[in-house]
Parts: sequence; C-alpha cells; structure tokens
Amino acid sequence: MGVTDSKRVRVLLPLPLAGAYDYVVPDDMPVEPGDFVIAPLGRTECVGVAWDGEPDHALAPERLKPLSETLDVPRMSAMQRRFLDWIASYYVQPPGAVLSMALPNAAFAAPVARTAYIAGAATAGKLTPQRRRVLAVAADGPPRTARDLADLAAVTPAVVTAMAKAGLLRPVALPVDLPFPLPEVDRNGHALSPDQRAAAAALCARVADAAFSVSLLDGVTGAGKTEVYFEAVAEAVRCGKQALVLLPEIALTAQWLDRFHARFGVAPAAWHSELGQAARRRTWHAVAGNRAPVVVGARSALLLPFADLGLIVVDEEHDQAFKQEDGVPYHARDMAVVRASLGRFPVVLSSATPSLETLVNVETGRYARVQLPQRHGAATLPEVAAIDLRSDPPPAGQWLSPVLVERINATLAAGEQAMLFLNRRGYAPLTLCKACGHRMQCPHCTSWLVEHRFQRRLQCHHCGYSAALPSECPSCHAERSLQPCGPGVERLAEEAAKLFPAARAMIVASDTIPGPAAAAAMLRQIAEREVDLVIGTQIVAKGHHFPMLTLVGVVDADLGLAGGDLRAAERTWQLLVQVAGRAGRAERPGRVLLQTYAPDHPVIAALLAGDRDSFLRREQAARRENQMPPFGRLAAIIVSGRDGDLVATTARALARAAPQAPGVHVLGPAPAPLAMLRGRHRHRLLLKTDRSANVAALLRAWLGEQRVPGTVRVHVDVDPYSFL
DNA sequence: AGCACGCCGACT
DNA sequence: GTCGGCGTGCTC
Repeated sequence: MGVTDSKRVRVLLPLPLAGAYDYVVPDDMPVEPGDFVIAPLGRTECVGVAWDGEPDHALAPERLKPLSETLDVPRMSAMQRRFLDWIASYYVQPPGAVLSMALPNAAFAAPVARTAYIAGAATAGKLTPQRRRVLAVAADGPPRTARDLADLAAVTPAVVTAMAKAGLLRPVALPVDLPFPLPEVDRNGHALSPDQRAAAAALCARVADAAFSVSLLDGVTGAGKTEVYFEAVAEAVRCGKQALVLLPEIALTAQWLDRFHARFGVAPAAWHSELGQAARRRTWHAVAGNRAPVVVGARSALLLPFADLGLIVVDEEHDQAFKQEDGVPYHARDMAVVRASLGRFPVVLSSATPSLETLVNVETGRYARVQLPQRHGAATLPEVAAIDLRSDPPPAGQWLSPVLVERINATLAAGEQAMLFLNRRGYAPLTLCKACGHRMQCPHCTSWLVEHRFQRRLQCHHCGYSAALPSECPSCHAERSLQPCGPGVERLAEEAAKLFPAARAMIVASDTIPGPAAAAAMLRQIAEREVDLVIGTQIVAKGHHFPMLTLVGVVDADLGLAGGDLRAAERTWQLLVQVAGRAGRAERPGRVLLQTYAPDHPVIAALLAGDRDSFLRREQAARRENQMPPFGRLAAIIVSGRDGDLVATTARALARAAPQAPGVHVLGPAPAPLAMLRGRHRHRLLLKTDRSANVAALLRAWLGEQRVPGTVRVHVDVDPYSFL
C-alpha cells in the first residue's frame, strides 16, 4: 500500500444491498467496527455501521467516497454485529436488510426539544380566572407542557403561551431521553404458590449461572407463568443485567403492564409498532446506553442494541406472530435462542401449549423443562365438551346450535359472562350472486372479498383492497341478488342480538381495535363486567384474564383444520386450548363447548379428553414419518411478478437447476395457493432436506447462480410457517 | 430506502 | 406537441 492510499473501512448500510460498502476514512476521524457513521450514498447520506471484514482493495480509489462523520452513540457490540450477520446468513437475506430492522429511523432523528413551564417570577397586576387556574396548577408539581397545563386548568393552550410571554410562567427545557427507572426487585409481589416458588427458583438459578441455557416454562393456562418468569427478570436485574420479554401481540398488553407494575413498582421500557418517534428514540438509546433494565416488546425488540443483555423470556413461545412474514422472514423465538447462545445467557420459553419444535428439544435434553401443573389459587381448568353439528345443527341460516344457545342463556341468567369464538373477521367470508353464481373476488389477489357490514364495504384481507358493496351483481347485473355466505364475527353478533336481546355484546377483532388505548379500554370493559357476551377472533385467545367469564363457545372448531398446512392440527389445537383457557380463571368453574362436524378428529378428541401428551406424540410421529420439521428442514422459494408466463418460466428454470444431493428434495414449482397477490403472479418451490443439511448454504449455491429477469422477484423463506 | 432514468396517456 | 405516471436500476 502506497503513502497515497487512504484508509478504507467497510460500512454496512441499512438497505437491501448485496453486502457492505467500502468508504474512505478521513484522517481526523478514527473509525472502528461498530461505530455508527454517516455515509454519503448517491446524492443523499445515510446512517450506517462500520462493519467487520476486509475492504475490497480491487475497487478503484476514485469510486470510494469519504465518510461524513461518526455519531456520538455507543458502539454496536461485536456480539450484536455477529448476531445480525448470523440472522442474514441463516435466512439467506442481505445483511443490510437485517441491519435496517435494528436501526429505526427514529433512533437518529433529531430529538424534539420539548418545553415545559413552571410558575414564573413576574406578578402581573390583573389575573383573569383562567390565568389564576393555570398558576394554581403550575404552583406545585413538576414542570408541565403547555398542553398538559392547559388541560389540567381547563383553558386553551393559547392562555398558557400568552402567560409565558408575559413572564407569568417560566419555560424550562424538558430533558430528552430520560433513563428508565430501576425495577424494585425486592418489592413484595403477590404471593406465589409453592409450585410457582419452585419454578421461579429453578429459573433464577439459571439466571445466576449466567451461562447459555434454554428452559421451557410449561404450565396450563391460568397457572401464573407470568409471575414466575417475573422472578427470573428480577434476578437478572439483581445481577446488573438487562432483561428482555418478548410478547406476540403488543397491542393488547395493558393487563401485562399492570401486572409488571404490581410486581416491580415501575413501568418497563416498551418496544412495539405503535410507539411514537420520541418514545422510539428514547428506548433505543436507553437500551444501547444500558439505561433500560427491562424491555418488553414485540419480536423486533430482539434486534435492539442491548448493552448487557442477561435474559430473554419468550412468552407464548408457540405463537406464530413471532415469525415475521414480510421483509426479512425470521422467527424471533428461534433467534432469541441464537442471541442467548452468542451472549452466553439463559432463555425462558413460556407457554401452556408449547410448540412441537420446543417439546422435541425438551425430549432430547437440549432444553430444560420447568413445570406448573395446576391453575393458580382456587381456579380449575374448564370442562370441555363437543356439540356434534351432525346431530344438533343450527337452524338454516344460523350458526349457533340450540344446545349452545341454551348454555349461553343459562350463563347469562346466572349473571356470568360468555364468549363466542370465531376466527373470521367481518360479516361473511364470501358473497355470491344467487342469480348467476358470480363470486365477489379481489381484483388483485386470488381471494374472496369479505363483507364488512358496519362499513358497508367488501374487503380483501390479503392486500387491503376495499370497495363499496354493489347494489347489483357486477357480472349479470341482477338487482339485490348478492348473498353473503358463511359467518364472520359481525354476522354472529347479528344472530346473537336476535337470540339474546338483553345481553350487552361486544365484537373484539383486530379491525375493531384502532389502537392500544382502545384495546385496553375494551379489555377493561370486559373485565369489569360491562359486557355480557364477547364475540371475538383469535385476538381474544391471547393471555387475557376475564374473571367473570365462565362459558366459551367455539363456533367452528374445524375451521383451522382444512388446508393441508403441516402445522394445521398443532395450530388449531394451540388456539383452541388458549381460547378454552379464558374460561373459569377465577373461583367460578368454566365450561367450553366446541361446535364440530368431526368430534372424532384427533385434535377435537384431544381437546375433549384434555390429553395433550397423546395428541402431541401422534403429531410428532407423523412429522417424523414425513421428515417434516423439526425432523427435517424446509425452505420456501416464492417466485413472483406481474407477467404470469415469465414467472412460471423462471420458476421452472430454478427447479431445473435445483441442488441434487442425498437427503435434499425440491418440490414444485406449483402455483401458490394465493396464486395472485397484489397483482403479482406467484409460484412456489419447496426445498426439503434432512435435519443435518445446511439449508442456507444449499440455497446460496443454488439461487446465487441463477439469472432472474428484472421484473421477477425470488423470495426465500427459511423455516416457513405460512404456505400461502 | 431515496432518487434518477425511461417509455406511454391527458392536457396547455 | 409536452407533463408526468410508476416501473426499473443504482447507490462504495
């Protein structure tokens, strides 16, 4: 290297580029791997991270640009860099795409200076009643923003700003990026049962070991698993480590936060999609600067730049929401285990219905099991019974069997709550013309449009397309011939309103919940008995505690079983156990009724018998037999584009170049079940290998060679959960 | 992700 | 005749 050569550094940019880019390091700007830098890119600039590895000296010097500056942010640890590289490599994704999930734009946005006011020195002669009220509010208490002051004093913000101008109020800058308070680990939480104490002790011992381990916290719904893993969190905090709790659905966690507050006296740092820019910035920097002892979040919280992480808890570990389907497809539960292994600390996986993957790892001794065999306190598990729809069908055009209607009436008469569960949003999943048979279909997708009667619209649940409900058939133009087919929760609510006119019903579905505040309000209304009948989709299955709920009616227990998805039985079983678990969580015993046409189906039979083990053994045997996960490995390759013929040709060309090795099979191509999505034709290939194969290496060798037309996209999904 | 370049419909 | 639609390709 000559004296004229400048120093080069590799910089990973948060973009889906093939790899890191090389930059010139200015002489007066020391840069080390992990440093956050601003790099010129095209005619703009972007935040990146100085990465590991050798710059490409074959690249002509005149093609390199100098870095603009380094940012005053704690360096990204070598561990975090290895972790992001690991994810990119395992899932066969561009490393920059993985980095982009760890670098939210908000983290580097300029902090918004917020001004607060306290009582000022000036004592103007004449005070209006409004101004007097503002001064009274400002007199004691912390500095407050103009808006808060105005709200508390019941005046408009204009009054406050005018007072500040007159010197009656003094502005003070609010500190940005406050640290999060330390949880009070030794505060008395609510009393643990002997079983809970034993389980907590086992988990705490793992935390104190400060070595890699995975423990399954396995306990029935309502056993008090949350309070048990809180003790592991407390232990991590005692050891001076950060703890992360991953939850599948952050939208509905007001109850979880209440429980956390009851145990620790403070709120944890939260990380989820509803967070505003300021909160996002604060949490990201607090996590990086070791000023956030406990973080609770959705799957993307796993990618936060923890300074000193010592424990991850994955609550409801079986939940498929941990698998990200769009962008970089990754499974947060699996990557939590990887993160813990790299960082040499324990993971706790918690569930009443553990995934088959996790149970197999327990059986082979890779994971430890900590059990909570009983419900907490006086609560008992609900009694589960089937309603055979072949012998007890609902009247034509209705969906509730007379047997279920009778039980709901009895429950309501006893002053208790009931829940109807149907995993279908909207009014009806299909609308057809009774004159010509035309079915209302999405113009961009291979899917039916779902009627949403409250909005008087038809909606595509795959692409978001929405159109007003037409008054005539678009095909034969017959008037008033369009007929809804099948039930959704809205239609169920209509039926319930006729059958139980006195009952206060509430629909709980993802599209009836505008945000976390509304979710919290709905849950509070249910918990406080302002609702008699809850009609919900899967969103009600998740972890909520409704003390007065004693009856759960599953309207269509067979719904998830069709379709031939490898996890259909497992998923249906998990969902229905979780729904059933909402019943009888306090003193009053619960009852669950499953409406089914197939009471002898293994899933239904297992639910009726409460026999988890024999169901899972059977399921496990079937997977082993077919070399399906976790006994074999899968990767899906989705080829998509606007030109259907070109997509098909490309998919066939990929299949012809498929790797040939013992234990490696490529299935397809075949049109995907969702053959068209957002106007793009889709073909699928499936790579299926035995357990020992290196799927990522096979995929890189195979797909790296292929030339694909620019208009065609090839999407790789390692360990797929969705087969659409 | 931005931001430019590049070919086909409704306007001054 | 252009203005501009977004589809496609590039950024060290």
